[in-house]
Amino acid sequence: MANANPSRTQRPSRRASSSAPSLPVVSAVEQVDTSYLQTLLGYNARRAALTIIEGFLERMAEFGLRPVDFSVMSVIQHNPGVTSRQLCAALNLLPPNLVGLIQSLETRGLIHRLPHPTDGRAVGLHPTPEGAALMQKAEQAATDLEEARSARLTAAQRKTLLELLQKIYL
Amino acid sequence: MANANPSRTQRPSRRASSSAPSLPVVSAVEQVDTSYLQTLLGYNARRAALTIIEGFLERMAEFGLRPVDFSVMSVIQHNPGVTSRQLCAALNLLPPNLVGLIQSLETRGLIHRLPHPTDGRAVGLHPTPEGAALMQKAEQAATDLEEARSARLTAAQRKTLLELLQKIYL
DNA sequence: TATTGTTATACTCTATAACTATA
DNA sequence: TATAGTTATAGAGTATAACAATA
Repeated sequence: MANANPSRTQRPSRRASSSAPSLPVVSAVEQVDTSYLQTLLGYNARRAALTIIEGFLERMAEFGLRPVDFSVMSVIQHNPGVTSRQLCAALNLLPPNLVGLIQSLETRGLIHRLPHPTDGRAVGLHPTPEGAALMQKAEQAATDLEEARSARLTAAQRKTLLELLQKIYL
Repeated sequence: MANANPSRTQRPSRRASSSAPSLPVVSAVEQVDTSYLQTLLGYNARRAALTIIEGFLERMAEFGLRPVDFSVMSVIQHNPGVTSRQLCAALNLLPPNLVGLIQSLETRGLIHRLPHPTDGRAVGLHPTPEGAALMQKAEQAATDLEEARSARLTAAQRKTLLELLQKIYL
């Protein structure tokens, strides 16, 4: 695939005495062509993810939850007693980056940490009533946001998109 | 959607004399349930993007190009004379973050900066022969990587995925 | 010996405000 | 007055190495 954007703005640049007029050294671009990048899954997935997350950030500010906070709280909500290690494996996070996040959630009273029933090294993470109530609202808001975000997709297209994305990372 | 993961490891915890045995306070999670998160476009798009980019980083290390470097060079390659401002708009980057990147590409001899033909404030970015040659190889490698990455997708599914992602961010 | 959770730390990425030169 | 490019800087996100406690 060669340069697919031949439309340039060119100054008249009347050169003096040239039977075969040489091309101008400099040229300007009228419309930027990104058609090559648009053939790449990585580029499109990244752009789409960032666009969605942008709206997510605004909507979730009310709950004080950034994307990773949200996903961590959601997993704890649906898996009370889950350990940090399990969270890392499920969400592809690194343990050191989870420590401060967990502490913050505990300080806010959204979760509490209880000893693991069988493994003395591990700690089970449980939602507090406040945390559970917050997540019920937050997940509803996230689901509402999904519908707004995918307004340009049919329900079937949205389902297809989810399935195809999961084929990539699962 | 309530808790869809009832499978817990529970210690027998034989309580003393209780006709209605109370549930254990602590419980462990056997398998982490992420089914709610998997209904969200943002979560899936982000996970997929990060998975793809992980492979991209490894493959492109040979060319010394990170994802943003690659996309910037690709746009310059296909749009010689493009300005920083146009790059920012096309790739959703912020001007201050592009400055160091452009300088680095110029220092490496991959691009050169020429005065804009009509706007004295702007600078046109052009690939050097070395930059153009590098990008020809890098884009071929990226395209090869795409095929490997989407091995679990049919050609039609891959096309569908690209189109649906573009409906999200374009 | 391997694993869970933690600390310290470094590096990258992204975002904001303010300045200059030109349109 | 508005725009292109730049500088300085702050903040968030992500990465590795090493340690204590427990399996």
